[in-house]
Amino acid sequence: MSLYQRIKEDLLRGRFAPGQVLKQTELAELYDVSRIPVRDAVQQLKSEGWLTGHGKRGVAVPRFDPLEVEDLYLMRMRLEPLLQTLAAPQLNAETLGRARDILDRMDADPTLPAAEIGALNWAFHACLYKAAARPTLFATVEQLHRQCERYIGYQSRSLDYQRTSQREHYAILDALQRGDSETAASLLEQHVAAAGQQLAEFLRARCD
Amino acid sequence: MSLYQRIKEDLLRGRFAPGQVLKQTELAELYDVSRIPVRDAVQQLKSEGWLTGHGKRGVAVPRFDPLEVEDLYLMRMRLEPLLQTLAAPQLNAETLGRARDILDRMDADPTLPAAEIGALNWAFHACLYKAAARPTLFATVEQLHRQCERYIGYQSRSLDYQRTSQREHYAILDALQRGDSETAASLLEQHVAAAGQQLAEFLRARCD
DNA sequence: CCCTATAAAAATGTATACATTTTATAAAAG
DNA sequence: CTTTTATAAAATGTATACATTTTTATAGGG
Repeated sequence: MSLYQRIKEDLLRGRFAPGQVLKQTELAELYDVSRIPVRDAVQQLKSEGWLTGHGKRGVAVPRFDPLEVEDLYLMRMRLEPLLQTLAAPQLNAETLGRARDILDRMDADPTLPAAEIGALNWAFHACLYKAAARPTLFATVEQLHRQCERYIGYQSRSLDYQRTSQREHYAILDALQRGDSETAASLLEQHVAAAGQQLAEFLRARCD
Repeated sequence: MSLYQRIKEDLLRGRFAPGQVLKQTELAELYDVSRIPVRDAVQQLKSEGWLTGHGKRGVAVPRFDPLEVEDLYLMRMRLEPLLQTLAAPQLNAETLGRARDILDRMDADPTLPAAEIGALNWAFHACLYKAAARPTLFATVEQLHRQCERYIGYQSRSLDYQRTSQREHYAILDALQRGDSETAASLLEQHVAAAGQQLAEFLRARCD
């Protein structure tokens, strides 16, 4: 497992307090490597929002920022329906089948850990998005999703919301299957919006 | 000047052929530094689209890809009007004045080099966007703009298009000044679309 | 008592050296 | 002659050592 992944895991699990300043030396000692790989990992983490520059020296663990979440979901609301619409004409039975399999897998086991749910959730959408064959647009959407991961983290979604979310997933898939990409796009926009609101609520309750 | 900037400059000026594979060792020798700073610069350049991974080893100078341009401008068309709309209520006379100054400066000297024109063009929009005080959204828009830079490069805009572009800039600014942010957003969307089409045309003429 | 300037300490940036991994080359077997 | 495998070469990853920059602590002057 790469150092990048190890640090990200620890950030996700809240091993480092928000606001905490991390020095290259500390991290190198902590993970028992030299500062060179630390530099690489830190730079990548910075570019993905897991760490933020802290003046001229060092990096800091970013605090949870409701405004950042709002921005991320506003952008996803505009870009994801676009990407899905571009993908719609390219969807074939095989791709649609794989997407449905993912949804079924999420429903199959109600004890799935939050991290797994999150991974499957993205796998479903990504499966559809990839069909568009638009690497640049996909890369940006994926990056936005990664930035959201920091907030979603180990949030245990309520079973209630999970049911709603799955209903929306199936509705989107059904619309795509019958070739109604406009409806699918509009459903997706609402779906992203709802996810954003759900997350904002969770953050308010947690950070108040 | 940082190594990152130096390499970017050389990529912009076409010193490296598209498709060419660059080795850390080569770059280190070429710029007369060790491989450590090369690694840092290359990683950053990769994250901004100036270089692309080349399998497991080395990085390559990306070829010009019309589809990438289309994606970038599609995204900008959706995100920039959003950001400008969020900024609109926060705009004061001082900010609007600075924006107008930038436009006037672009008009003042018709012999301005292409790079300067591009910088002022972004300065105008960024000046308005910053007023929104939405760092995350701004950062993404800025990154998209940076990715476009590779294509805009040293494209010498036709004076004809430059005049059209300036007319659109003033129209946007006027709409904002009279508080009509909806019109301003719609003008901006068209403005970005026009810039994208202009660039696509330029690439068609240059590449095939 | 506060401010400034200077020196010490700490953190980051970079070079060199070494280790590991990948790719290319060449030899041998089919 | 082609394919496979073993060896060599090359490129990247990482550790250590050194240089530079920034921060902090301290002493002196106002």
